[in-house]
Amino acid sequence: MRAKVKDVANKSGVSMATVSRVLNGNTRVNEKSKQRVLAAAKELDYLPNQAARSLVLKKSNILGIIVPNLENSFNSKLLATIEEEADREGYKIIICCIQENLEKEIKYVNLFRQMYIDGLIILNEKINSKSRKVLNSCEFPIVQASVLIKGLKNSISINVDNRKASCELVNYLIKNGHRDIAMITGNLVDQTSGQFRLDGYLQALKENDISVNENLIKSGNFTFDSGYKATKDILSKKEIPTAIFAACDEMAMGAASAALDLGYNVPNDISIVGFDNIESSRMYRPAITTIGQSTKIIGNLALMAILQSKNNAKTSIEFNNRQYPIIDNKIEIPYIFIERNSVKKF
Amino acid sequence: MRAKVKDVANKSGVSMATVSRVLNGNTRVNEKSKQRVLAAAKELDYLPNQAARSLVLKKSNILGIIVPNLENSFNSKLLATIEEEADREGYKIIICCIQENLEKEIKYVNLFRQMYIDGLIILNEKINSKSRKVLNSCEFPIVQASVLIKGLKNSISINVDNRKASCELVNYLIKNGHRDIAMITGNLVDQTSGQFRLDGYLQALKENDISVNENLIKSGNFTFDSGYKATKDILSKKEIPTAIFAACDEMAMGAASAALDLGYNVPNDISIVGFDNIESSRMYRPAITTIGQSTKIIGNLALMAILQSKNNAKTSIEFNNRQYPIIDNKIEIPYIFIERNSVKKF
DNA sequence: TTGTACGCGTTATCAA
DNA sequence: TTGATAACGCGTACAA
Repeated sequence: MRAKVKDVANKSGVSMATVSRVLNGNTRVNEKSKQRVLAAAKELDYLPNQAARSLVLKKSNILGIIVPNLENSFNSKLLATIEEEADREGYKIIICCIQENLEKEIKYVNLFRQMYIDGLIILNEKINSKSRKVLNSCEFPIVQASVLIKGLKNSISINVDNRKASCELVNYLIKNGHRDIAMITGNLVDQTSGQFRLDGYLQALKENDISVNENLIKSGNFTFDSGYKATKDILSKKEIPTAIFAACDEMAMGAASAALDLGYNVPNDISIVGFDNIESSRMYRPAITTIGQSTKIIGNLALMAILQSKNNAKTSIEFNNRQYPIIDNKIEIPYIFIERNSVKKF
Repeated sequence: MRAKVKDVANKSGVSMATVSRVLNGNTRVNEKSKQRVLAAAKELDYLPNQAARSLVLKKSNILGIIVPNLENSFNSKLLATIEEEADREGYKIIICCIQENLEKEIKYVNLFRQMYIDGLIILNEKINSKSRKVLNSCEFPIVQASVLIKGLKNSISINVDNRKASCELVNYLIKNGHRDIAMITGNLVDQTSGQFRLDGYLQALKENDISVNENLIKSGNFTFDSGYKATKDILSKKEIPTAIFAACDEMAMGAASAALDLGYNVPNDISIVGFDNIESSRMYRPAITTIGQSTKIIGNLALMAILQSKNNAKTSIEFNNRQYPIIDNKIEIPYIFIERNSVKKF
């Protein structure tokens, strides 16, 4: 049986109230009793009961995280960063993976609501009316990390400008002499990584008077596998593009592998660019040209946003001596273009 | 303010006890009151308070998971499977990623202890005296999924025979004419994926009267990056091996990329084998020959082990009409050898 | 079949 | 500076 406050009180010869005061250190207490309590607590291996604690405090020092899946290594990296930041601020994080299943999201968000978590960070972009309702009835602040869900209450979104970044990437291809450029999009119900990246692609074509060829646009689901399949599809048609823009690095590597299997050289026959700058995009051969977003910044801002959400009416958040304004419940963060070896220059 | 049992009771005109009875459905209650309670609960969007609930029940229907990092995709796959199995059994899972940091493990295990979780699944193999003490003082059952920590109380371990599997893999290389075989080990403090796989390698050499060349044994940390570096190291020496056995697929792919960068053809100049059969080992070029372990079986047995741990003295666990005996607190599961295109046959 | 009242372990209030 | 005690929200003996 685990020791309770009462046991510590008995052992140290003071009241439960004093024990609580010592352990939570808010008010002043006699140094002697303090030492006795501390000693007793240690000896009894006392551990506060989280359930009882949050029942009265309505606070848990726990942050909940909803992640759509664990296959995507950008998400993994982001989770790691968030954990670090949270740890530094004295918060623990709990990760719930919903396997792209909104029913599970609802289940876990309700679990979080029952647990008195202090904030929620969501990396999942899909939503339906039911999950929206549950999210909107949360009593804690919600941060959308690298995703955008419109019309969510009590919530802000942190993102790079995915349209602009994608446009820049495709413009880079065009500048290097490519005109027949295919795209493997993500799931278009995902705004930022799906629709916006497609938007950027279309805009770049438009800016350069290149007409859109629907046959060159395929959709995947952000996995290596889907990039592979989409590329086999693209390369089995008559019109072979000279370049492929995949909406994430996993799909870009899948695309490259498919091209290789079909006997194409990358980048000499087919150039490929990705998005996210995941670890292995650097290590793949050829190394993938891509867009990087700083998980450090996202993670830190996400945490700051939650911590500062009590003092509402915040109009900006500071990180590393830089101010990030909050406009329309959104924070825009910078991205970087990373040139590597997966694009041929004509 | 969220609705409480009392609110539901008031609205439906019965007592709190009756509401509780309806919502937990253990004892019989008048059908009419039942309907009224259900309607009221729904209308008020009633959600039980987890903290209060587990405070009295000393049970949460939550399973805790400790994972060393989220970079390794075998772990990701395993997590996904565990989630599925848990969901089917009515359990929610909470994942805590400790970033290879035992202090964090202690912190999270203590959090779990405070939360009345019903069981813990650990995917982390490292341990020290402090974390061992905390794990040993847990009041819930612990399952070691695909890891082995010796002398842990109240705990069983589920594993393939890593020694045997590694030995088989290296024997396959030898049978195909390789004799100068390098190995990139994992971190050797990890028993199963570190030491045991090295043991298997050494045993295979011994069985075939091949003397051990220490220069051909490098250690990595299960990442693509470390496999890459180790291989550059190996291939910069005088004695170039014809094959490399990497202790996991990530490192195998890192090894292959390094070899390619140095101008070697894989598998014609250098053959490479991995371990774990992660998704991308199939999609990499060349596709990696490897050992597969079924996350399905591991996840399911882990769950069964926790659920059945109350009725102790269990000597075996059933899954898919097959009995898995528990011997010395260990369950051995089968592995499969997966031949692909990363090995040259002389 | 139903309701009253107590206990779960903790913190906060109020007197002392 | 301390101690008794009332919450927090729920489940369940026990009594009715």
